[in-house]
Amino acid sequence: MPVREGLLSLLDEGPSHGYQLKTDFESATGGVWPLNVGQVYTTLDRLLRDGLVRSDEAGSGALSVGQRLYSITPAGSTAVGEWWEAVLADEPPPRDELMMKVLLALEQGSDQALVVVTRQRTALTELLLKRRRERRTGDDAQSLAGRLVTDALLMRAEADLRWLDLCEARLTDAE
Amino acid sequence: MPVREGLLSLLDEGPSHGYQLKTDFESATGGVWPLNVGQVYTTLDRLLRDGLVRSDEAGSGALSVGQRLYSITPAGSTAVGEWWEAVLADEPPPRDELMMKVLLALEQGSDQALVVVTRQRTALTELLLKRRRERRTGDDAQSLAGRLVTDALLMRAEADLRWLDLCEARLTDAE
DNA sequence: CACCGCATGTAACGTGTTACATGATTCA
DNA sequence: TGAATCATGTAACACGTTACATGCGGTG
Repeated sequence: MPVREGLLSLLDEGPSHGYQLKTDFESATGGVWPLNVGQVYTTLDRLLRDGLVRSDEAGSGALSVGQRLYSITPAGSTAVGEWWEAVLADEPPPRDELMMKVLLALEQGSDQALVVVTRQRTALTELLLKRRRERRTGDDAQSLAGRLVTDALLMRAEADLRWLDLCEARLTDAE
Repeated sequence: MPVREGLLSLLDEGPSHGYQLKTDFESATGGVWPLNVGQVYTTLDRLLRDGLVRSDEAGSGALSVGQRLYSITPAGSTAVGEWWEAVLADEPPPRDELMMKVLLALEQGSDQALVVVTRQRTALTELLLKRRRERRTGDDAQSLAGRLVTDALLMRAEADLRWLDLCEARLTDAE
């Protein structure tokens, strides 16, 4: 879902063409989420199909041959507006791989769960250190977006780590 | 990805049939992730196709007519083992909708970003309170899995909230 | 009997993802 | 000239998701 809405929101700032959208998307997300160009075009096709985007043929103006300019339609603008306003659904919480792994391991016995928890925690601890280093070093050079992304990943990693600790406590209690 | 691996890991405990797998999957995850039965069968088909699972026709034994028994193959067991050992990839971090929304809003101006951040935080705060209540009330009745899920969702929500606070601070600083 | 839970599956669709093919422009 | 980047697109596939159709069995 995010790619679709992402492109739409970028087009809401003004018309653009496919390749530019790829670049914009990546820079907007601080470069952490590379986006295959092909996907931009397939997604644009779907947006065209749904009437949220309009495509102007090249020809007059500053466009080179073979260039297409995509613009958002009123329906598209509405959709973006609704997306901004929508709050994230809590009801079926997003399926998370870490959670699933631990829960399914638990299904096979608390010893297996403990093994998995321990292994994941080791990896996560390293990752956390790495990210903290990254934050300290590259702070000034990064864009605001880049800094926010770093923060988010850090918060997430810390939360996961805290959860794994809790898991271990509960698992050892249960034994 | 999780559904596939989930069913496979359940089958690693012993043969089962489709409907049972649905039930097991849901109980293993504390009931927060409902799973459409149809998806179990489509996923099982894909596992069959990949040779990770074998399907025994009904007939002899305790099976009623129309029942199929699915068992894991050696290749399947290997795959599950590798899944347990694998640590989560950090390199392209999972695309997160909350993050994307804020980052794309930022692309449209820090005022728009602030609006989005505020709205999401309001909703998240309510959600957090709701989850804390849930945890306090239903603690004894819940299974270990259920408790772990509650914990995880709570840690996540807290992390997101912390991040939103950070966002607001950075955004107001930047103005 | 009618309904509900168990049980199996198919068809269709949506998004994300990759690999591949093609050509224009720019610059060393 | 040759390589890199800009630019467009197609084909194929993976997974998740839903809606739908079918039938058996037990219980009120």
